Amino acid sequence: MYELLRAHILKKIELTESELDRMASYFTPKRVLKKHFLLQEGEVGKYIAFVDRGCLRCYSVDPKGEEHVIQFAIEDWWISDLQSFLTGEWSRYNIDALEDSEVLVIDKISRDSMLVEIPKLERFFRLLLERSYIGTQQRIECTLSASAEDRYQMFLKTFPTLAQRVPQNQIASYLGIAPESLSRIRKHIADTAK
Amino acid sequence: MYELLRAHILKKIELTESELDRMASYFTPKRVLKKHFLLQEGEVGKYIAFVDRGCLRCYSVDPKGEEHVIQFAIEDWWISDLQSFLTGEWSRYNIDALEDSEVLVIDKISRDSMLVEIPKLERFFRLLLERSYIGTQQRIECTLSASAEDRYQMFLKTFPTLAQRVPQNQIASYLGIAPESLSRIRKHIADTAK
DNA sequence: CGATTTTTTGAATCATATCAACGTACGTGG
DNA sequence: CCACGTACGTTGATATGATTCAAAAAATCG
Repeated sequence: MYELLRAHILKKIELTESELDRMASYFTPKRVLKKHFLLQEGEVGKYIAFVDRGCLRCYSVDPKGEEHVIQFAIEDWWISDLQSFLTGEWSRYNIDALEDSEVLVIDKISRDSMLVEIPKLERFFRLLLERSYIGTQQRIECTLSASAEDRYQMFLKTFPTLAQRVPQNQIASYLGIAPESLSRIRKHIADTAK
Repeated sequence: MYELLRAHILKKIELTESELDRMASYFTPKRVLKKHFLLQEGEVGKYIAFVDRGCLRCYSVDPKGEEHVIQFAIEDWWISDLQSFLTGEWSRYNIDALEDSEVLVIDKISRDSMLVEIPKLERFFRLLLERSYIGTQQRIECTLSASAEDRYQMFLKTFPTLAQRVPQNQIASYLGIAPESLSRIRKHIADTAK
């Protein structure tokens, strides 16, 4: 089950077979069933997780009890509360599975050791973070400049797979739209396309 | 004028004097006067810039001609269109100076060489990006869960310096609020505090 | 100073949220 | 495999936070 991770890393950097093996040895497989948690608010985010199979989400709960989806992750993506992971602070986020999932997790101590043993991976994580940062910045630009309908259209274009796998109310939450509004938006799109 | 950059890097990683010198040699000082551009939409983002003095902003212009501030940068911060810089695509952003500024820029070829010559800097950029990524993710959470007034309050708390240096309409743009609305919000805060 | 930019204020409007009700789909245990 | 319960999606009526437009006041700049 390390195949996907190996391929994922080779997409960004070059590693020998033995380096790949040593890298993989730092990760632990973990099964997260639907509705089960990988992280709950108030805990410390012990792991960074690579999704081998399934779909997870990271979300916060505001004072009114409303959930807000910070991030989705499907196969070949990473998910974590990076802040809590790095600082050791309590997490304000929850991470749970939207589908039965299998992830590969690595804790902080292991990751630090791994980076010391295989310094080429510094480069890997740098490249990964560059992409992630660009992604979040585009999401910000999108919320600053586009209407709810336009944001939904962009979401469909950017994440066609997710749009089909994830419940509509979760997408609404991710986009910062009330689920009722997203329903109306979809109706409007369908009518317009007619 | 490389002092700030040297200290900035030493905050995250350890480097010898000679490594610091070689690092610095890859950067070029550049003066950007107020209202002058470091990058304009349609160009390729040639540089990553470290702000030594002054204040700059990165913004997009939407079809209606409205500006949306993606990022501010003051002393000890970095600013760039990372996407354009990394991919060589045309930029959709503009970067200009809100104050007379001095920055240290590095282009892609130089950065790549620098990272090969001083691999420890891989770690530096990884750490830098981790922080940046956390920052943008918090901004997203904020726009998903908080009202315009709450977002402004959080901005004041998070960036007290910026709040004083940057015109109000720029802060409004950064927060995704109309400048008139921010004016009313401020009035409301002042009234409430009375 | 005069000129331009920024901020404020008011009134009307709009996009989206909220509340409530109903329909539908799903999956879980009997 | 059906039936029931819970979660999800839709729809309508109403409410509201924030925008828009217009104009005046205040601040900043050359």
